[in-house]
Amino acid sequence: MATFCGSRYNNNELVNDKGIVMNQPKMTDVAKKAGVSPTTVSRVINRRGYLSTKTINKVEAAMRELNYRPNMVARQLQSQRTMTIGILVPTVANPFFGELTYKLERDFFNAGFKVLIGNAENDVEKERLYLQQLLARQVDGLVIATHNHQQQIPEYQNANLPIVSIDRYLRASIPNVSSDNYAGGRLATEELIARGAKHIIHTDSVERFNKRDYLRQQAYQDVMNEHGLTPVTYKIDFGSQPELMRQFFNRILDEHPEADGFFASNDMDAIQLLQTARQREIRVPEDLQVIGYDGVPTTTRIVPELSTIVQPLDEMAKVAVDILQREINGERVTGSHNLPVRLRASASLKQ
Amino acid sequence: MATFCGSRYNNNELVNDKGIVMNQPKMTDVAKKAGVSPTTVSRVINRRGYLSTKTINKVEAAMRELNYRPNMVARQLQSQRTMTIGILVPTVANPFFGELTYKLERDFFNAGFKVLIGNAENDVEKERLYLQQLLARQVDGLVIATHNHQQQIPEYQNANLPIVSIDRYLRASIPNVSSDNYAGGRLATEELIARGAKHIIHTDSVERFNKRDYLRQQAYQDVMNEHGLTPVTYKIDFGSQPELMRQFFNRILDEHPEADGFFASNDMDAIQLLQTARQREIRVPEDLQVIGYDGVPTTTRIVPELSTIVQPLDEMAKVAVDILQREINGERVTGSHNLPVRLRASASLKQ
DNA sequence: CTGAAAGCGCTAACAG
DNA sequence: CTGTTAGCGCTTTCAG
Repeated sequence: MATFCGSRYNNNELVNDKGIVMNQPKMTDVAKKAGVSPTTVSRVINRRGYLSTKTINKVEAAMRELNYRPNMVARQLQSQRTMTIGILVPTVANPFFGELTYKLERDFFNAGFKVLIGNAENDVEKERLYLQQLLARQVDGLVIATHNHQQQIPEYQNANLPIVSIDRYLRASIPNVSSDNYAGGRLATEELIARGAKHIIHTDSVERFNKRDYLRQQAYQDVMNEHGLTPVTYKIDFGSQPELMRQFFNRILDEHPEADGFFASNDMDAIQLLQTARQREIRVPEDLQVIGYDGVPTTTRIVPELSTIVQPLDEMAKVAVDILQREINGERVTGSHNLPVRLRASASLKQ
Repeated sequence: MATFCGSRYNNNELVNDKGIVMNQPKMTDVAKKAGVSPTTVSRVINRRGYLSTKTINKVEAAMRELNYRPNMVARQLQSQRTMTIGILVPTVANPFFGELTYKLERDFFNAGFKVLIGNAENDVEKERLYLQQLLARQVDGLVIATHNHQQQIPEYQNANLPIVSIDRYLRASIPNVSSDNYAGGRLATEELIARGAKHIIHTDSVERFNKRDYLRQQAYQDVMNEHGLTPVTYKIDFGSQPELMRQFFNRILDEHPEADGFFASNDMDAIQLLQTARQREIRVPEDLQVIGYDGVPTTTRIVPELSTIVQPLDEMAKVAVDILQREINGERVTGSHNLPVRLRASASLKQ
């Protein structure tokens, strides 16, 4: 009996130890070897219909002997389902999206789906290319967590495919999963005030096409106003080049020596500020209290002293997966699904 | 003319504004609308053979009108290629693998491939499940960057598919891409010694099935011995729970008050040590110099003061993608491809 | 320059 | 309990 150990692939052919070329076995090969029809083999594989134990054994032996693996592509063409989901993120190299992707993939895997990943890199054209590919019946559904301007991507308007977006509006009929950005902004600001901060600076990355950061900023301003304090927001409108970041935060601290509180719209910015503060020998939290945003486990492990608003990534993934499955099953789902955030208070805040 | 804006999907059907049910258009629909044969439509799509401009225009108009997208699955069945690569990592939530996955996906995308991702989570059974799926002609090739024991995964032995592994031995006929772990271990230790450290501790995560860390450790021990110094290696044989880590590093520093140098086999451990040192008011680098390993950009941005051995992830991804493409094209590739590492010296080392 | 027919590997429908 | 037939949507002969 030929063994496939040490076999080599060569395009679509198998070369066994004796150098005999043989194609990848298909169902008819198994059927022939087991002395049954292809249909029977299919039935054994899918455990459908009534089958005699003898047939099952014969077929399974033949499959094992041939090292047979059903061709998923053929099955997909027949069933009109790929059991595959496409996920579009800016980049999995970013810990936030790495964590999100991990959790999405995990939950989809448990639900029987595979995951195609696309790093759109804040590049509208790349996002369009991915979409065009994925819309070609390659996937049963789509999770969109990128941050490009959807207006420039017409594919979203006539995408005939279940989609769920994360923290982003695409179009009215596409459901969205977010965490409660307004509540997060309020929580951060209120905590700083409750701990005695009066001169609180807020930084925000520019995401023109996303209400997300706007809501965090809006909440910050509302709370400041409610307390008779003056809101000061700085927009980060450059990338995240360390040198520019350093200059930026130094400028803020130069312009606001009175600052005793700081709320950054994401943890990376908050961490950058902590570094700047340390260099300037500003004591945290005594002189300056700091809250970031996101609370990704990896980041928290590296910088445990940073207080932050934690987004419920676990729940967000679960809800997104659930919504997409319902859409795939023909259910109509729309609207925004807002999940609660929580504060992780640590050493960058006073007791 | 029917427009698909606002259309809903419902299994495989399109429902247009007027509520009329219509299937996803296929090639025959386009052919009918354009008054040509399916073959001609195929030719237009693939720009194959001689075509009159008139025909091309007719067909393209029909495709646009119907919002036609070729069914990739059918095309894959026919061409026997999926143009898809499977990537298996422990988890993209880990910045190292997030970065690696990002770069692999980017390079594969540029080469015309899509990427299926699997987070095997150090779970042998999960890795096997992924493999079984991916081997079913779902992908044209596989990148394996997990760390499970390959002995427990027989699928690798008779996998009839192009594979490249990253930093891991799978079997003699499967090419491997690594960075030079031995050189990295040497470099780290030598730099510490050159800067005056005499009592250098080394920590290493337990990866029994991988020579990787063993090589780093081996190099450390060799260099120490060459310099007449006593090597001290601690194995981290628990997960990475912060509380255990804290205790662990405290214990090391308790047991070795004389320590003036520290080489951790990965940056997360090194960062944990930096935290412990700060809590114990041990000055870095004056009292204790520290070098980590990996040098992922994200980590470096968050903890710029950490010196580290930088793995050339960019190059590793490029080489892996190149090797896999060559394998896919029928070329036989084997052996270990070792890429050079470099030191990133920062504040955790003396000038 | 264009079309008809066969087939990629599988499964569903229908027959026995 | 098992087999025959047709077809998923595309591309590739081979004819014209």
